[in-house]
Amino acid sequence: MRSISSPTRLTVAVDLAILTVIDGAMRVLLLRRPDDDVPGWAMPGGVVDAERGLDETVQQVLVAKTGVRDAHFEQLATYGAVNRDPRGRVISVAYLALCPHDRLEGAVAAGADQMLAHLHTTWPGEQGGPARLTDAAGQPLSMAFDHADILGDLVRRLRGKLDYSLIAFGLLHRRFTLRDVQTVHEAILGHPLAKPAFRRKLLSRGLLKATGDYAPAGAHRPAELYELLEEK
Amino acid sequence: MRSISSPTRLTVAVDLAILTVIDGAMRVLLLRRPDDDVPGWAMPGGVVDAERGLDETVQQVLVAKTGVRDAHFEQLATYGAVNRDPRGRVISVAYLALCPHDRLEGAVAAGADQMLAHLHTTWPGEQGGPARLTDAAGQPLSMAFDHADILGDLVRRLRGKLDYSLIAFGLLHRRFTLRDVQTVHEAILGHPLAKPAFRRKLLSRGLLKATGDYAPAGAHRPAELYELLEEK
DNA sequence: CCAAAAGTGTTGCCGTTACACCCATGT
DNA sequence: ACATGGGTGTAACGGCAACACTTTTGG
Repeated sequence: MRSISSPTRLTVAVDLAILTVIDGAMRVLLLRRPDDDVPGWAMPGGVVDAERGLDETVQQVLVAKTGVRDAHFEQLATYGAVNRDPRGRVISVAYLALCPHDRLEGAVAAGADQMLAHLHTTWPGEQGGPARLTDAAGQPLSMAFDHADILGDLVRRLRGKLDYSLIAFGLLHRRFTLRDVQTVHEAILGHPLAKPAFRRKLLSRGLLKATGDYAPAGAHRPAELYELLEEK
Repeated sequence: MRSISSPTRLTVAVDLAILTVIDGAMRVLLLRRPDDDVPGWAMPGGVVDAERGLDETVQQVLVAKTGVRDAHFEQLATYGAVNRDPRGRVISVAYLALCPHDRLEGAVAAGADQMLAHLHTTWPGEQGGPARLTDAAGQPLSMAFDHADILGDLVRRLRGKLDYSLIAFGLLHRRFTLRDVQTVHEAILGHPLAKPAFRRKLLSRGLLKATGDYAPAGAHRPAELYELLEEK
């Protein structure tokens, strides 16, 4: 029964997987806890207080940790195992937040206490298992709590939603080339895609609008810039 | 920040959408609160205490409300709007539990305080909006909290996972006919499916094993019984 | 003229759909 | 015999993958 008279009360936190794609690889913002109370790297998070909704708390953490205001985010799942936090019982609602890489690189500096870690997945498709995190040099990072498992779930969710939702576009700017979209898809799926097929499937979804402008290119033909056409 | 020293603590509950399919229609177990503190019908739920994990709490509620021990369940999403419960702040982790209809009909009796309500969805596919709940006579039920919204999300999730997961089989017995599976799919999707196509797609997934036994039938050819072949 | 990446056309395969048909059973 | 629902065959359609090809730029 849900008796409010003498309820058990628990600490509820949100944990954010702030994700981006840099040079065709997934990256996620990790922090090392300032007062080394729990060893290892962890996703940024914050406790949910009585006056704030979940989304509001997420927004607040996002701005505090990255300065980014308008990132797209969505809920992933909630983790409530009794011993997931060695310091005490914490129910954690995990969120995914997406951001183009330069927005993040401007706001967070890699250092001893924070970094944009590389997020690898050994398994293909939507199989199980935790994610593997490494630093810029490719050295494995030891993760606090169950955060490696959460990040594994995250990648599976991303892969599943990739081609029927708009998540991929959360990792891009307002205007982008078709190649940019393909790079993001390949980074998330972990394998290369055929260019003509990808192109046609993407355009056939009827989501994009050609702008007529072209991205400045190097020694090759410039690519046309597209936008999401927003239908309300 | 996640300070454990003086944390805000909140009431955390699990709410269960205990779902079944009866006569080709989705049904969900709803309760009317005994001490009419909140008007309307609600999903069964329970407060999460300090010693129990989320899944454990779900299992406990499930057995308490239905007597069913081995139902398949999975997490849906977490709802934490500040005013979703008029009595105070409650974070609610919604779960989906699946059960063959006769297991439920045996354990719960329709009455003034509990019923297997009809779950309708006006919208097709995976569009938005709350679910519509009615009683056996087709009269709309007024729902407590945000439970109509949660049940809307539930149906969308079910529809999305229907043909790449095993959820449909949670609504069936160990042995079933192909027609049974089709009925479940049609109930969830809300529209009829072509028999030959459904049959072939289902068998081509390579999940089923023909038993060689046949279901007792009426005035027509008996249908073969199939089982899930469990691959570990 | 060459390299590099954008972008298109063509072909063949394969899964799905629609429709017609056969099979087994009770009345 | 026939009504009823289980189960199968077949041909047309449409989407997708592979591959070869053309286009546009900088050097």
